[in-house]
Amino acid sequence: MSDAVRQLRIHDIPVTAQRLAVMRAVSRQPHATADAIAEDVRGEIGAISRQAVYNVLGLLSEKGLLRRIQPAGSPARYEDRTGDNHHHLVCRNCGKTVDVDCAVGHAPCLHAIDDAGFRIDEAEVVYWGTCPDCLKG
Amino acid sequence: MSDAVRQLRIHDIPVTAQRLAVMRAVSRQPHATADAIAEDVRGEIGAISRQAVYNVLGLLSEKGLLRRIQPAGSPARYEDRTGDNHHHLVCRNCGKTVDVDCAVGHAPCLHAIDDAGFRIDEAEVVYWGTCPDCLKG
DNA sequence: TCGCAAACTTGACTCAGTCCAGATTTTGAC
DNA sequence: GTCAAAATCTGGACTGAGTCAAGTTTGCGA
Repeated sequence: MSDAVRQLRIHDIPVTAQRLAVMRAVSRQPHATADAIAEDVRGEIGAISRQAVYNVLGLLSEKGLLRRIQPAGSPARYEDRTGDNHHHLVCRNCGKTVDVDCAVGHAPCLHAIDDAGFRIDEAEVVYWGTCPDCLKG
Repeated sequence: MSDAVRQLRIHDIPVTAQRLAVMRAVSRQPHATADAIAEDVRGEIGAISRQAVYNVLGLLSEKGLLRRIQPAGSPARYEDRTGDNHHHLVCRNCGKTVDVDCAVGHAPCLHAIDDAGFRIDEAEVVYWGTCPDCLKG
């Protein structure tokens, strides 16, 4: 890695070749699983261990650079579209996941009427159904 | 099992002692995991295999008698409150799950503005946060 | 009461993810 | 430039939730 890159920091974390590659992989294929991301990264930089992928994904998610979504019955998926209030449509059949903007304009679902004493920091909305391809087949 | 019970059918499925016990266990402790339910059932009828618990939970969920919720990073949980449009508050720390009524009155979140060609059959809303107990500790 | 199908058990297996110990790389101080 | 400490990475063992498959038991209908 060049010195210029080595010094670079984003959100207070040093940028490494692996981290860059993971970020790029997630951009390239949003909603990919950790495994798929690892494969993609290997295509770009040659090799990376499974553990390193999990480390990087965990770190970047924690720092808010990535968002982890984890639909029922499917491994965790990652996307780089963070900060907005979009939701997801998931196909029960093939697991395909697509973004969908918030149903009620801006952040309506983000506030429960009764928080039961919880400190809420995120609302997650998942629409379950069957994708066009699976409807055809 | 008595003959009277043996003949009984609910939602077109024959009622067995195990199925009854599983239903009762889910009522007793909503949002319990399959493991917790198995333990509860064992307390009631003596023994049940893990597989039977999964079979029954799967069957009852499929028939709409139970609802399966599967928050990220936690095993699947089951509840017998079906048919309404309530959501869930989940503690990131201890996994505690509580019901919360729909934020926008009646079924607002149930319709995405753009369904991307999907046939949507369910909307799932999960509020993530920290429960009162974990806030204290 | 016989046979068949549904229900159940058992045990092996898969898959996603975590833990851990050791190796390597990077950073910062001298 | 060199060295030690910290951060990062690797590979392998392990865990937990869930599924699969094959065999056994149960009980209903003919």
